[in-house]
Amino acid sequence: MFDVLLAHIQEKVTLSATDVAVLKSFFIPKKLRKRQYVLQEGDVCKYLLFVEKGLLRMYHVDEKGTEHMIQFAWEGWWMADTYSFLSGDVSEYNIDAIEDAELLMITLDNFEALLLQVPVMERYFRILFQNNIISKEKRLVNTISYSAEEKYTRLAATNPQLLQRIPQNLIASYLGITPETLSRIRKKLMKSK
Amino acid sequence: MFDVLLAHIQEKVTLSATDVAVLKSFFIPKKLRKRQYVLQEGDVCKYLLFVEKGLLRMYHVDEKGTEHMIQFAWEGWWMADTYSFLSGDVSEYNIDAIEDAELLMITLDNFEALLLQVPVMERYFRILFQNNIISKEKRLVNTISYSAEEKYTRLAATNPQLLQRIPQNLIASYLGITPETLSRIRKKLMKSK
DNA sequence: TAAACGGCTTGATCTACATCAAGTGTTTTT
DNA sequence: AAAAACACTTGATGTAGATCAAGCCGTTTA
Repeated sequence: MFDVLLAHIQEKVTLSATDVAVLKSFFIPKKLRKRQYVLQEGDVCKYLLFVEKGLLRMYHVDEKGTEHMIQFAWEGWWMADTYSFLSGDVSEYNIDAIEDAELLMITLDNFEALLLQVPVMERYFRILFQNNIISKEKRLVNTISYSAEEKYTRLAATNPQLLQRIPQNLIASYLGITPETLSRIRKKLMKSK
Repeated sequence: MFDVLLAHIQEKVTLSATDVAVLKSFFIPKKLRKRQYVLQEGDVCKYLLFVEKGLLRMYHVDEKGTEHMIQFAWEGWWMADTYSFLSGDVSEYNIDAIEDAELLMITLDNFEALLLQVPVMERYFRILFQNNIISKEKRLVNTISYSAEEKYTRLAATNPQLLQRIPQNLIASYLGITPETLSRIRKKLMKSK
């Protein structure tokens, strides 16, 4: 159950046997069916989630009812509405499962206790958050600097796994374009090679 | 020279007198004229910057030569191309001064040394990066979920200081729209109230 | 095993915003 | 103090991508 999480942490910092025991004690395991929510708009994001297995998405729904994908997370990824989780304010986002999933969840209180009791976790999360900032910055630059077709080809070049595992309509939403436009772009790219 | 930085850190964590001395020893002060570069596309981002005074911008230039604002930073803000700074790869971004500025700069080696010698700084940067993630997430959601006019009114509501201090054409670029469109939006909003 | 639904495609039409261009006031440079 | 460069505006025109609509599988669901 903790295999993926412990491997992920030990790539970045060293944990003692007691660290591992303490760490395990703070997490709640949870299984999810496809389409099941972990967080719904209007609720507070009570947990920081780690995906041991499966695939989640976080998305925002605008006034017209259109979904906008914020992030995907599969094995080895963390997910939460960071703002809601840390502030305790209600979330404007939704998180649900695209594939059946197994999660490890930690509350804010336990997260803070973990950082105090296992100080190397400060370093682990600092590094994790650094990497998160880098990928968010890249995503933003792609979103504001390129055309629909360029955005797609750049995603295909840098994140091919995403295209294999995630339905096209969700990819379209992630890129900020309609499924129709993505379909046409792909058709055009198929022809040209 | 260190007033703003120390105040900023001590809002989040407690520093001893020796911590403060060590910390100061790791930073290089630098003064910048308006329009002066701190980072140019093609160079490595050698420093993590803290703005003691003045105003900087980080931006990306696409193939057509159009600038896309990634971030602004004034008194009390950190700035760097996080990816280039941490990886040592060349940067695709530019950082320069919109107003004359006074900076405190730290190299990656010194940044890492600082984290080891003053361990509470791990916590400080973890918190800082958390907040950075939150604001980047909000920015992304605004960028992909709303029309040009909505993006502008939302920015005006949440970051009015930005509109007062930063030229309109840079605001337009930050919102991912043209200066002409922003000008028309503002005209329309003026009328309607 | 029939029916309902979800994901993808293709075509016709529409529109928000970009682009191009020209003019005005203001700041910077020489 | 003149000239050049910059920031902003306004108008005319163009277009990438959205929207609307219909049809085609493949897969859940009853």
